[in-house]
Amino acid sequence: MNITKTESIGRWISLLHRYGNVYMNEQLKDYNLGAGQYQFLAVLYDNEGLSQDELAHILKMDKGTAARAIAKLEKEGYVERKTFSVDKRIKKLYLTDKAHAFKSTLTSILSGWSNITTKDLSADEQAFAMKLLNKMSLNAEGYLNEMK
Amino acid sequence: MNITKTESIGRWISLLHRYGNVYMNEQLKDYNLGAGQYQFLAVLYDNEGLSQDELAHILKMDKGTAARAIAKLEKEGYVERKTFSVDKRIKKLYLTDKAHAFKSTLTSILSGWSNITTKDLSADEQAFAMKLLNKMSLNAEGYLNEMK
DNA sequence: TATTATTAGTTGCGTACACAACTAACAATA
DNA sequence: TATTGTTAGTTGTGTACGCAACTAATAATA
Repeated sequence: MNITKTESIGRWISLLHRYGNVYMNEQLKDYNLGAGQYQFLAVLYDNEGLSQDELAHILKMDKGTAARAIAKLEKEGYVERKTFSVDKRIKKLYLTDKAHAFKSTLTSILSGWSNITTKDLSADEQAFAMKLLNKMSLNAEGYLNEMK
Repeated sequence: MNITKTESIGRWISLLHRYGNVYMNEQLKDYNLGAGQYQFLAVLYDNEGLSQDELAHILKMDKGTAARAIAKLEKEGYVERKTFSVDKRIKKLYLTDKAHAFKSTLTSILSGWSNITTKDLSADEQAFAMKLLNKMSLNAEGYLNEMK
């Protein structure tokens, strides 16, 4: 029995993730950002005012990872953390002008990678790939959430 | 324009990779292995006698990463490195009895994750997902190789 | 209202990786 | 054959994570 067969999906996921990070690091270098930050920024573009915990939850990332990613985004001037008197634990996240100005750049970078990886897929295949990956993610989430 | 749309494939890839690692770490814990080693072992099951460089090349991993992963596999008694007099730089990799005995376990662990993530996909959908991910990986590879 | 959870965020630690600089061994060319 | 590449493997460094322990702040309950 050939073990590689069973492993192949995982292998491709791993490769796409690692190569995607290499690409993003390269593309984001000039903006003082890395592969570890852009996802948080991307979510904020569509949902300004989220807390760190909400952000981490949306991305299914550890809150420690979120804390450090956002600290970096703040340090580089992309986000601001604001505490309101309602609940002083919560730090709501807001985008700076620099971040707003950067949005179209990030969008092109992201669609650049998307175009590279799906370049020979038809529109139907792309849509189907998205559907399948979405399902697989939900299955993975569901399984690990049950574990806790 | 919604940036999340452009980013969604990458986000799912990232999630599947991270959650896959969590799963593998959990499953491999009792065998003193982690998510960083099993891929190398899996390739060796089908190709005993490869060099580190060949292994790294097959997995599209950095040779430094390969060196450390294999060092760990050796330390835990899964592989042996043998140098032959033909070319003293090359260390050919061989599986130990412990590794052979572990093969079926690793196979179940891997198919376990595969079953979890694709649990509600039909056989056709699974085959199609594999085809698409394979294509995307090749595209990613092709792009990054051109860059050098 | 005093005590006992729960929650948001921070930080230390360990692992997985890429990149780059290095060494030793081998190959190619002058 | 002396010199000048390559190549296989190692190791240092930095980043991206998850996990767990911790601190405030808030909520729930006795």
